This record gives sequence, structure tokens and C-alpha cells, in this order.
Amino acid sequence: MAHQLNPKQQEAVNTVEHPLLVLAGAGSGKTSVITTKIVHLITQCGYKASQIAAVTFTNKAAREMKARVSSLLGGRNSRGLIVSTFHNLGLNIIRKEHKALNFKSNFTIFDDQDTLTLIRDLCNKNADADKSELIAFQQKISNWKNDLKSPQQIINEATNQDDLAAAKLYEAYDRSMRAYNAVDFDDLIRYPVELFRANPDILEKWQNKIRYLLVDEYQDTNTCQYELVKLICGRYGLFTVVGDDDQSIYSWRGAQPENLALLQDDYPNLRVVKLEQNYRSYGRILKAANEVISNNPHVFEKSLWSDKIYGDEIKILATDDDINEAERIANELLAHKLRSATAYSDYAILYRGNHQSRFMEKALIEKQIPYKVSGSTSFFSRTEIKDIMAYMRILVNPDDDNAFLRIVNVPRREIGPTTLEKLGLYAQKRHISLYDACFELGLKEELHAKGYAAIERFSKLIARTEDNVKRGDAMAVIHELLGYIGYHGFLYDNSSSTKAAEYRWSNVQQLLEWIEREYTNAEEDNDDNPLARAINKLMLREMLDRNEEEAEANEVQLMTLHASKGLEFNHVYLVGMEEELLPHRSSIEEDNIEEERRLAYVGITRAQKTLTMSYARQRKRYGEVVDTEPSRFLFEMPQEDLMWEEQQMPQTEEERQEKGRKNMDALRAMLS
DNA sequence: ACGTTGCGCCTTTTT
DNA sequence: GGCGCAACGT
Repeated sequence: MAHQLNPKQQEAVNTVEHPLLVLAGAGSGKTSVITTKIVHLITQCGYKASQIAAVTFTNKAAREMKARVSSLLGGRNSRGLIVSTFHNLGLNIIRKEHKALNFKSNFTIFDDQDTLTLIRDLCNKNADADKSELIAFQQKISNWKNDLKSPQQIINEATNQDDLAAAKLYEAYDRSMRAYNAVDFDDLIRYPVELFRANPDILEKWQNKIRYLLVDEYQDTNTCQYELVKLICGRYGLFTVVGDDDQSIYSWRGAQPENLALLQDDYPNLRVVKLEQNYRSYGRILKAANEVISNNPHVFEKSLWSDKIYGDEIKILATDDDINEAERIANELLAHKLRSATAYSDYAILYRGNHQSRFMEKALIEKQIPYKVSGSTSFFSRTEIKDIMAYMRILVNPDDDNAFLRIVNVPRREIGPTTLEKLGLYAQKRHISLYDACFELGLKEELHAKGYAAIERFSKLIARTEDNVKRGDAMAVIHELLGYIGYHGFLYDNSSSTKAAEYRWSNVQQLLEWIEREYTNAEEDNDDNPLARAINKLMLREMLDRNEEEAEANEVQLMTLHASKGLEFNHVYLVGMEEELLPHRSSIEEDNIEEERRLAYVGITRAQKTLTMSYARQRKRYGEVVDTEPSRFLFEMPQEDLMWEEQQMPQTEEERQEKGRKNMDALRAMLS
């Protein structure tokens, strides 16, 4: 990392009086610029740390930035400095202003899975719908929110029956979310914007609080997020945004790289600084990256250069199939490590989709290579985790019917569909939540005695626990709750093996540890509802890969290309370089190759010293073996810098195993 | 009311 | 090759 800033970087830091756009190519030291600038604002320009906010898109980036700022500031006070994701900033605004927004202080966050179940429930009342349709609705609603369109607007604009039906669904969705006292990810940005637009006094309060705003990865902002930036910065536009249109890989999430160009219209006195010196990659890698991305159209022309050495050729491995690919990557990695005395943490294996990690993991385990898969959100889609989270959410926010339905009969309490349907009708009639309905006197008439008794037992359990949580030691209460409902035993009864049950229980333990940590943090902040705070943070996956020490551990890093953005590694393996994978099939169909090319560009530019790419001639897809073709992006790279490597594969299984043994022996010999 | 089994459906990327 | 979902059996 450059200690001394180059003139362009210095200019970006020193430009304080004007709104500033920094066009920062890959590896051009943009994080240095942002962090140095924060320090500059505090030490040279009279800003208090608490008047500055820096916003990023991922928790990882936020955490790293925070660490770097505080190390740069040394002993100086960084109290009150906001470094967070857009979503976290929005969450904090909503928490502080929940009254003006008509939310109770114990509101909770719905993730995509939760919103999908809600949409399914809403649809089932009208007609039958299949999954892809539901997801389409979900995306539509998300897009409308990101474009700041209200349900009313959408209903008014609808021109045909289908549009109208979708718009009506949006309206019902919005109503339900309010009734649940819940917000989704898009709402975390949307509500602050609506709030600021409708309440100039509240806006002014926040404008006074945040005097200077810095935005990282600005090309990833959507309309709503840009609006939030504009509102907070007001007409003086005291901000620095840093972005690179070549690294825009989130358009599927509503990101509008056009926001880069829009800045010039919205702020005529905008200054633009380009950072074009790359401090990361060897020349050959940078050349290949530049050549690939030159196939895309560009709004801002820039040419990245590097004064580093040229480096080794880029290796292209042609492999037989996905299993063979994983084995050979593992072998390559191991051989390279032994040759160059590097650490495992110098290596990263990058892929297009999460499912690709499985083969890699298997190969790495076989060769006893330590690794870490990062960015996988799958932990939170595990049933045991969703169950416990649902318990937590109902404790925080009893109006959350979604959470209620998930756990009302888990573990089994003899509460079946018939009882629940009657409960649901009753609640609907009175416009109250399912939980509240449990305590209504009239409910007893509607239900069978047995059903009512079961419901009563459940609702009283929740009420009692909720009460105990408020009284004090929440974590002890939660552990007691799990013991009372016998969740541990439930896992053992419902898992295929003891081993599986143990694993699932250890997941629960992990979750409880995270909750405890966030809970303690919230308590130290004197939060009035620490459990709510902790659960919402967990919903934003804030604690994932937070352990910086572990990131430093000696492990090979496995992650998706999306998750790799902003990171760098000495040696990068980019696997699955095939048509229909990268570029992905759906992107080919939607004619959106450009974003896939940027994805490839992001992957290539993660590499500092060596880059190896691989493709498999055959790959299992939907369980069926399919022939594949090498990715077009391989042919877009300068061929004189590539080294295509074929491998004569042993024909039989025995030969293959024999060869594997020989490899291992050779490696062991080298080790000793 | 609950558990099991078999069928058919996808599978991009994330806060 | 893994999920949810529907149908059936207890």
C-alpha cells in the first residue's frame, strides 16, 4: 500500500470545498484516499469525527475502513465517526426516528426469505402462484421501492390487469409489513428518504449531524441510495464519492452506474479526479484486465498503468470435469506454495456461483489444505438457525406473524393447520397480530378445547419469556427458553444422524454467541432495547467475517467474484471460466454480457502476482453431465500472455488414483 | 396431527 | 444433486 500519496490521490484528499467524484480504477488506492481524507478533515479542516460519515456497501469494507482510520488517527479521538453500510446507516436513522415513521421501537427486519413467505401468503389468498412468479413479484416490489414509487403511484400508473394485480400485491405487502412492525432491506433506505422529504426539520437535524459524507463504491448506488446521499449533503454538496464504472457488478440489485454521470448534472461545481496508477498487480495481469474490459463501452475513459514488474504468464488450465478441475487447482496451489514458500492466506480461489465451492472444498479437504469460505449466507438459511431467529424475533416483536407461524409448532405442540387457520381468521377480523389474538377472550369460542389449550400454552410461554427478557439477563433467559422447549432434543430426534444433530446444535451455539456479543455491545451503548438491536444487526449479517484475526489466519480464501470485490491476493485462481457460467447463462439470455465482463475484470484485478484460470470440458449441471466451452473472456485476453495447459488425463479410475498418490508422495518428499 | 416417501423444480451474484 | 411440496400412511 502506498504510504506516500501520489499527486492525484493528494488532490482527491485536498479537495474539500467542492463536491468531488473520484474515478478510481482497480487497485488505485481508493481506500487510502478515503481513509486519509477522513483524517485530513479531522486534523486539518476542523471537522469533528462525529460530523463525518463514510458509507460503504459491505460490512467487510466498513470494518476495514474503520480499522484503517483509527490506526491512522493514532490516539486521536475518532468518537462518533460513522463508518457503516448504507443499510446500517438507514437502520440507525429509522431507529432514532421511528416515531415520525410510525414504527414501534421494537421493529424487526425481514430478509429476502421472509419477504418471499409473506408474498406467498398474500398470493395464496387470491390465486395459486408458482415460485418463479413469486420471485418476480418480489423483484418488482424491490425495484419499485428502489425507485421510490409508492403503492398508490404504481396502482395509478397500472395500464393492464397484470400490472394492476402486481400493484395491488405491493399495496397489500406494504400494509402487512406495517402491521408486522417490520421493514425489509429496501425499506432501510427508502424510509429515511421519505422521512427526510416529508420533514424538513428532521432532515436539517441530520444534515447538521453529518457535515461531510464519503461514499465508497458509488457505482453500486441505486436511485434511492443516491437520493439519500443528496438529501444528507444538501445543496452545498460536501461529499466525496469514489467509484469505478468498470466494477459495477450489482445492477441486478438496482445499482445504477449512471449515477456517476448524474452527479455532473446535479452538482455543476463538481470536481472530478481520476486515479489511474495501479499499485496492486504485475504488469501482465493489468494488461490482460485492461484488454478484457476494453470490450465494454465506457462513459469515462481511463487507462490504468502500473510500474510493477511484468510477471509470469497467466496460466489457463483445461480440465476434464468439475472434480478434475478442483483437484488440479488444489495441486497447482500446493505445488506453487512449496516452490515459493508462501502462506496459504496468499491464495484465493474465486468463482461465479456459491455452489461451485463444493468441489473445491472437497479437493482441499482431501489434500489437507486449510481454507475458509467467506461471504456465504447459507448459514442463515439453515432450518435450525431460522427457527432460533424466529424465536428471537417473536420475543423482540410479537407482531411478527411470520416468526409466529414459523415456530408456533416447532418443536411439535399439536398445533395444526386447522387451529392456525381459525386463529388467522380471528386475528384478521380484529386487525390484530396472531400473537395478540391468542390472548383474546373471544378466541376460545372459535377453537376446539384441545387446540385452544395448546395455543394458550405457547402464547403464555412467549409472554413469560418476553417478560423475563425485559427484566434483565436476556441471554440466560434465552438459554433457559431453549432448554424448556427442548430444542436440543428436538434436533436429535429430527436429524438423520447424531453427527448431523451435533453439527446443527453447534450452529445454534454459534448463533447464540453472536447474539450475545451484539447484545453486550448494544447494552454498552445504553440501547433501550438491546435484544432488538442485536437481532437487527444479525439480520444485516453484520457479524459475518468480523473476526479480523481469523482473516489473517493461514487459510486459502474461497469466495464468489462478487464477494471478492475490494480485496486483493498475491495468487488468484479463477475457476469455472466457461460459457454459461462466466458469462452466466441467464446473462447471455438477457444479453447482459457487459456486467459479466466486469465480473471477470474484478476477478482478474484481484491478483497481485500470479493468476491462474481454469475451465472444465464437462460439468455436472442439474445432476447431468454437459459439454462446455471455454469462456469467451479467455479469448479476449492477450493470447501472448497466456499459457494454455492441457493435461493428458489417465483413463481409468485406478490410473487416476495412482497418479494422485504419486503426486502426494512427491509433495511429501519435497516437504521433508 | 404427524411422518415418510417420492416427485419435480430449479440454481447468479447480496444488504 | 438438493430443496420444497403434495400425497399417502400411521
